Amino acid sequence: MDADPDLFRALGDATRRTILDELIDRDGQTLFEICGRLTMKHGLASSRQAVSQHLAVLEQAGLVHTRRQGRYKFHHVDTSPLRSIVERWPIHREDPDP
Amino acid sequence: MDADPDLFRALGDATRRTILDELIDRDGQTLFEICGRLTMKHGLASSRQAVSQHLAVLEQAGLVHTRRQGRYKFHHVDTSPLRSIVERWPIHREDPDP
DNA sequence: GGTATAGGCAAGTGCGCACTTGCCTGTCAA
DNA sequence: TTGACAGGCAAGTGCGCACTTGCCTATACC
Repeated sequence: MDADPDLFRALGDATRRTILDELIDRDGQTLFEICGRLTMKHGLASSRQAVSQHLAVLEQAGLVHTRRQGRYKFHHVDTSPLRSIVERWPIHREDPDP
Repeated sequence: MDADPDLFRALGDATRRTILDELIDRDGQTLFEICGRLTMKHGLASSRQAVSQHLAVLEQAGLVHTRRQGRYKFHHVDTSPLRSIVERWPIHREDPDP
Protein backbone atom coordinates (compact mmCIF):
# COMPACT_ATOMS: atom_id res chain seq x y z
CA MET A 1 0.00 0.00 0.00
CA ASP A 2 2.76 2.39 0.90
CA ALA A 3 5.50 2.23 -1.70
CA ASP A 4 8.58 3.68 -0.05
CA PRO A 5 8.43 4.91 3.52
CA ASP A 6 12.17 5.53 3.38
CA LEU A 7 11.69 8.35 0.91
CA PHE A 8 9.25 10.26 3.07
CA ARG A 9 11.27 9.55 6.18
CA ALA A 10 14.33 11.00 4.46
CA LEU A 11 12.46 14.14 3.46
CA GLY A 12 11.00 14.50 6.93
CA ASP A 13 14.07 16.11 8.45
CA ALA A 14 15.03 19.73 7.81
CA THR A 15 18.76 19.08 7.99
CA ARG A 16 18.48 16.35 5.37
CA ARG A 17 16.55 18.70 3.08
CA THR A 18 19.31 21.28 3.48
CA ILE A 19 21.87 18.60 2.63
CA LEU A 20 19.95 17.92 -0.58
CA ASP A 21 20.04 21.64 -1.36
CA GLU A 22 23.78 21.71 -0.80
CA LEU A 23 24.41 18.66 -2.95
CA ILE A 24 22.36 20.12 -5.77
CA ASP A 25 24.30 23.37 -5.48
CA ARG A 26 27.56 21.41 -5.61
CA ASP A 27 27.36 17.72 -6.45
CA GLY A 28 29.89 15.12 -5.37
CA GLN A 29 30.91 16.52 -2.00
CA THR A 30 32.56 14.55 0.77
CA LEU A 31 31.26 14.23 4.31
CA PHE A 32 33.57 16.92 5.68
CA GLU A 33 32.73 19.31 2.87
CA ILE A 34 29.02 18.95 3.60
CA CYS A 35 29.65 19.50 7.29
CA GLY A 36 31.57 22.67 6.56
CA ARG A 37 28.99 24.12 4.22
CA LEU A 38 26.16 23.32 6.60
CA THR A 39 27.95 25.24 9.32
CA MET A 40 29.08 28.14 7.15
CA LYS A 41 26.12 28.79 4.90
CA HIS A 42 23.25 27.60 7.05
CA GLY A 43 24.48 28.02 10.60
CA LEU A 44 23.76 24.40 11.37
CA ALA A 45 26.29 23.18 13.90
CA SER A 46 25.80 19.56 12.96
CA SER A 47 28.41 17.11 14.09
CA ARG A 48 30.18 14.81 11.67
CA GLN A 49 28.36 11.73 12.96
CA ALA A 50 25.00 13.42 12.69
CA VAL A 51 25.61 14.36 9.05
CA SER A 52 26.92 10.88 8.36
CA GLN A 53 23.73 9.33 9.66
CA HIS A 54 21.68 11.79 7.65
CA LEU A 55 23.55 10.79 4.51
CA ALA A 56 22.90 7.13 5.28
CA VAL A 57 19.18 7.82 5.46
CA LEU A 58 19.28 9.77 2.21
CA GLU A 59 21.19 6.95 0.55
CA GLN A 60 18.72 4.36 1.81
CA ALA A 61 15.94 6.43 0.24
CA GLY A 62 17.82 6.43 -3.05
CA LEU A 63 18.15 10.22 -3.01
CA VAL A 64 21.93 10.06 -2.66
CA HIS A 65 24.41 7.70 -4.28
CA THR A 66 27.98 7.33 -3.03
CA ARG A 67 31.25 6.74 -4.83
CA ARG A 68 34.37 5.63 -3.00
CA GLN A 69 37.74 6.83 -4.14
CA GLY A 70 40.70 6.21 -1.87
CA ARG A 71 39.93 7.55 1.55
CA TYR A 72 37.31 9.90 0.15
CA LYS A 73 33.62 9.15 -0.33
CA PHE A 74 31.77 11.42 -2.71
CA HIS A 75 28.05 11.94 -2.48
CA HIS A 76 25.84 12.46 -5.51
CA VAL A 77 22.19 13.51 -5.62
CA ASP A 78 19.50 11.59 -7.45
CA THR A 79 16.14 13.33 -7.49
CA SER A 80 14.42 10.63 -9.52
CA PRO A 81 12.79 8.97 -6.46
CA LEU A 82 10.79 12.18 -6.07
CA ARG A 83 8.93 11.25 -9.23
CA SER A 84 6.97 8.64 -7.30
CA ILE A 85 5.41 11.43 -5.24
CA VAL A 86 3.89 13.32 -8.15
CA GLU A 87 2.92 10.03 -9.76
CA ARG A 88 1.07 8.95 -6.64
CA TRP A 89 -0.69 12.27 -6.12
CA PRO A 90 -0.90 14.06 -9.47
CA ILE A 91 -0.65 17.81 -9.16
CA HIS A 92 -3.68 19.43 -10.71
CA ARG A 93 -3.23 22.96 -11.94
CA GLU A 94 -4.71 25.84 -9.98
CA ASP A 95 -5.45 27.86 -13.12
CA PRO A 96 -3.07 30.69 -12.27
CA ASP A 97 -3.08 32.08 -15.83
CA PRO A 98 -6.38 32.33 -17.77
CA MET B 1 15.89 28.39 4.16
CA ASP B 2 13.28 25.72 4.62
CA ALA B 3 10.04 26.78 2.99
CA ASP B 4 7.35 24.66 4.59
CA PRO B 5 8.25 22.09 7.21
CA ASP B 6 4.55 21.41 7.69
CA LEU B 7 4.32 19.86 4.24
CA PHE B 8 7.09 17.33 4.85
CA ARG B 9 5.86 16.64 8.34
CA ALA B 10 2.42 15.87 6.92
CA LEU B 11 3.86 13.50 4.34
CA GLY B 12 6.02 11.82 6.94
CA ASP B 13 3.31 9.60 8.34
CA ALA B 14 2.06 6.50 6.53
CA THR B 15 -1.50 6.86 7.78
CA ARG B 16 -1.68 10.43 6.50
CA ARG B 17 -0.43 9.29 3.10
CA THR B 18 -3.17 6.66 3.02
CA ILE B 19 -5.71 9.32 3.91
CA LEU B 20 -4.53 11.33 0.92
CA ASP B 21 -4.99 8.24 -1.27
CA GLU B 22 -8.50 7.79 0.06
CA LEU B 23 -9.44 11.42 -0.48
CA ILE B 24 -8.15 11.31 -4.03
CA ASP B 25 -10.14 8.14 -4.64
CA ARG B 26 -13.24 9.84 -3.24
CA ASP B 27 -13.05 13.55 -2.52
CA GLY B 28 -15.13 15.38 0.05
CA GLN B 29 -15.44 12.70 2.70
CA THR B 30 -16.32 13.29 6.32
CA LEU B 31 -14.25 12.22 9.29
CA PHE B 32 -16.32 9.09 9.93
CA GLU B 33 -16.26 8.09 6.28
CA ILE B 34 -12.49 8.30 6.24
CA CYS B 35 -12.30 6.27 9.43
CA GLY B 36 -14.50 3.59 7.94
CA ARG B 37 -12.58 3.31 4.70
CA LEU B 38 -9.24 3.21 6.50
CA THR B 39 -10.48 0.29 8.53
CA MET B 40 -12.22 -1.54 5.70
CA LYS B 41 -9.88 -1.09 2.76
CA HIS B 42 -6.55 -0.74 4.52
CA GLY B 43 -6.96 -2.64 7.77
CA LEU B 44 -5.90 0.40 9.74
CA ALA B 45 -7.75 0.38 13.04
CA SER B 46 -7.28 4.09 13.56
CA SER B 47 -9.44 5.74 16.16
CA ARG B 48 -11.58 8.76 15.35
CA GLN B 49 -9.36 11.12 17.32
CA ALA B 50 -6.23 9.84 15.63
CA VAL B 51 -7.69 10.43 12.17
CA SER B 52 -8.96 13.82 13.27
CA GLN B 53 -5.49 14.85 14.33
CA HIS B 54 -4.07 13.52 11.09
CA LEU B 55 -6.54 15.62 9.13
CA ALA B 56 -5.54 18.67 11.14
CA VAL B 57 -1.91 18.14 10.19
CA LEU B 58 -2.85 17.67 6.54
CA GLU B 59 -4.93 20.83 6.65
CA GLN B 60 -2.11 22.80 8.25
CA ALA B 61 0.13 21.67 5.40
CA GLY B 62 -2.43 22.91 2.89
CA LEU B 63 -2.94 19.45 1.47
CA VAL B 64 -6.54 19.26 2.70
CA HIS B 65 -9.18 21.96 2.78
CA THR B 66 -12.36 21.64 4.81
CA ARG B 67 -15.89 22.76 4.21
CA ARG B 68 -18.47 22.89 6.98
CA GLN B 69 -22.07 22.10 6.24
CA GLY B 70 -24.39 21.61 9.16
CA ARG B 71 -22.93 19.06 11.47
CA TYR B 72 -20.84 17.61 8.69
CA LYS B 73 -17.32 18.65 7.76
CA PHE B 74 -16.18 17.61 4.32
CA HIS B 75 -12.53 17.20 3.47
CA HIS B 76 -11.09 18.04 0.06
CA VAL B 77 -7.61 17.30 -1.26
CA ASP B 78 -5.32 19.91 -2.71
CA THR B 79 -2.15 18.50 -4.20
CA SER B 80 -0.78 21.86 -5.29
CA PRO B 81 1.57 22.21 -2.28
CA LEU B 82 3.44 19.21 -3.68
CA ARG B 83 4.59 21.41 -6.53
CA SER B 84 7.06 23.12 -4.21
CA ILE B 85 8.90 19.81 -3.86
CA VAL B 86 9.63 19.35 -7.54
CA GLU B 87 10.37 23.05 -7.85
CA ARG B 88 12.92 22.87 -5.07
CA TRP B 89 14.59 19.70 -6.35
CA PRO B 90 13.95 19.44 -10.09
CA ILE B 91 13.61 15.86 -11.28
CA HIS B 92 16.13 15.15 -13.98
CA ARG B 93 15.25 12.40 -16.41
CA GLU B 94 16.95 9.04 -16.13
CA ASP B 95 16.89 8.45 -19.92
CA PRO B 96 14.59 5.44 -19.75
CA ASP B 97 13.86 5.49 -23.51
CA PRO B 98 16.71 5.94 -25.99
C1' DG C 1 -37.74 18.78 25.06
C1' DG C 2 -34.66 14.46 24.72
C1' DT C 3 -31.38 11.56 22.28
C1' DA C 4 -28.27 10.11 18.81
C1' DT C 5 -24.86 11.71 15.64
C1' DA C 6 -20.61 14.38 14.01
C1' DG C 7 -16.90 16.55 15.68
C1' DG C 8 -13.61 19.24 19.07
C1' DC C 9 -10.35 19.99 23.07
C1' DA C 10 -6.75 18.86 26.32
C1' DA C 11 -3.78 16.19 29.27
C1' DG C 12 -1.15 11.84 29.53
C1' DT C 13 1.72 7.93 27.55
C1' DG C 14 4.89 5.15 24.75
C1' DC C 15 8.03 4.84 21.16
C1' DG C 16 10.79 6.23 17.30
C1' DC C 17 14.37 9.19 15.86
C1' DA C 18 18.02 12.72 15.86
C1' DC C 19 22.06 13.44 18.19
C1' DT C 20 25.89 12.45 21.20
C1' DT C 21 29.85 9.82 22.98
C1' DG C 22 33.56 6.75 22.53
C1' DC C 23 36.31 3.89 20.03
C1' DC C 24 37.77 1.49 15.77
C1' DT C 25 39.22 0.87 10.53
C1' DG C 26 41.40 2.36 6.41
C1' DT C 27 44.13 5.66 3.49
C1' DC C 28 47.83 8.99 2.44
C1' DA C 29 52.12 11.83 3.36
C1' DA C 30 56.41 12.47 6.13
C1' DT D 1 56.58 3.34 10.49
C1' DT D 2 54.22 6.97 12.47
C1' DG D 3 51.13 10.44 12.46
C1' DA D 4 47.22 13.00 10.52
C1' DC D 5 43.12 12.68 7.92
C1' DA D 6 38.47 10.69 6.18
C1' DG D 7 35.07 7.83 7.61
C1' DG D 8 32.47 3.85 10.24
C1' DC D 9 30.18 1.34 14.19
C1' DA D 10 27.49 0.87 18.34
C1' DA D 11 25.39 1.94 22.72
C1' DG D 12 23.08 5.65 25.31
C1' DT D 13 20.05 9.89 25.82
C1' DG D 14 16.45 13.37 25.19
C1' DC D 15 12.63 15.00 22.83
C1' DG D 16 9.01 15.19 19.46
C1' DC D 17 5.06 12.89 17.77
C1' DA D 18 1.31 9.52 17.14
C1' DC D 19 -2.13 7.71 19.82
C1' DT D 20 -5.15 7.20 23.75
C1' DT D 21 -8.44 8.69 27.32
C1' DG D 22 -12.01 11.49 29.01
C1' DC D 23 -15.07 15.01 28.59
C1' DC D 24 -17.38 18.79 26.07
C1' DT D 25 -20.08 21.41 22.02
C1' DA D 26 -23.23 21.55 18.21
C1' DT D 27 -26.41 19.93 14.77
C1' DA D 28 -30.20 16.82 13.33
C1' DC D 29 -34.15 13.60 14.11
C1' DC D 30 -37.96 11.65 17.23
